[in-house]
Amino acid sequence: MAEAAPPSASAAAANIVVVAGPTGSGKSALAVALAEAFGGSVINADSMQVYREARVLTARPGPADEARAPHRLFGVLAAADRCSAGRWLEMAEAEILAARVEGLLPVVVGGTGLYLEALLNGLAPVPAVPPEVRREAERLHGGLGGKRFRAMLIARDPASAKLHEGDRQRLLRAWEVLAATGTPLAEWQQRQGARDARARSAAVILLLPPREDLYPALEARFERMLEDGGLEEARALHALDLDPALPLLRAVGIRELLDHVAGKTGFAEASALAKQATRRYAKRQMTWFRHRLDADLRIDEQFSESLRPKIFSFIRQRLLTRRR
RNA sequence: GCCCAGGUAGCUCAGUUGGUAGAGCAGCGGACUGAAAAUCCGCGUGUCGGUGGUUCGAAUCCGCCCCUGGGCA
Repeated sequence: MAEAAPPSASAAAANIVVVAGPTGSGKSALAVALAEAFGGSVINADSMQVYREARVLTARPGPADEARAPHRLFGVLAAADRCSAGRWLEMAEAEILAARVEGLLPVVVGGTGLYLEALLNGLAPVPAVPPEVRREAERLHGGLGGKRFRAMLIARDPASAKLHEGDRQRLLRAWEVLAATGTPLAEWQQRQGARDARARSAAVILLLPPREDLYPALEARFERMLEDGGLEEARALHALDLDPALPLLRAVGIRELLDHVAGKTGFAEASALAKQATRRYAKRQMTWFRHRLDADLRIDEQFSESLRPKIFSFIRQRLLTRRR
């Protein structure tokens, strides 16, 4: 049956490459290699590497990498700033467009599943929620407690029954969207379907190394971060005296080191906690990618030079040929 | 060589007068639509050192053996 595929069903050849994988899987190295070889621009899809003040602790690519290919959306926001899936998506769309204008292949790389999903499948067109509505949500939640807050929310938005009473973050989001727009979040998501039918033609590569390789590598990487000035970076962040609720300050490793710098924990303890948090984070990423990311090429090992031929020929093919 | 004290989950250890085992930590599975490196939910994963014996029944009692730590030589 090598005929019958209706031509209308075939999507265009890939015009963007996505590299996903847990922290420490070598995706950054792969992304630079691809960008260098195919004339691309590396676009960051990592929610923490967007912040300027933590190059070491967020494992951001260094000058040597940046010399090999253009890097975009790395370190573009201040630590005091707050990124978000929506904000990132807007920036990423702009960078993808800019790359194309320059004739560069966009190579989007990152471990933030939500961002990649937003890029590949779109985001519900919810208008921005005013900060005072968010504050009102926090006030209400603080007064009622999770259980009653959830019950109150379900009365107005039955779909939010899927949220657990302890999941403050999602409860707040559901409430604020309803309060600010009068429309439940689930309904916004349904509207998206109609508006957002255009699927991106991306070639998605997923790196999924076995844990017995990944965990030791993560531990070694954390040690290297400390040698490379990670602790000093944490001290500098601490000196900025920022709101501890800011996204960057809650990042894996940073949170633990800040506790240490503030005198709340010993160094050895902070370091052990940071390593553990990193492992748990990698595990969560793998869960997301395994279940939610529709990869075109999945590699069950860390990126290394020996994988080049395999990955490169896959990309070469996907850049030229149409998808079924 | 002798005398003690131990050998139970990946680690540290509980385990009451015998009823095939449970905590902490580690770990594992999962969810996820603008804080996502976030937030949340769920799960003991075990030849109880080995081997004979006593018993209806042994992680628990007895014998022998092996291993570890300490002491005496």
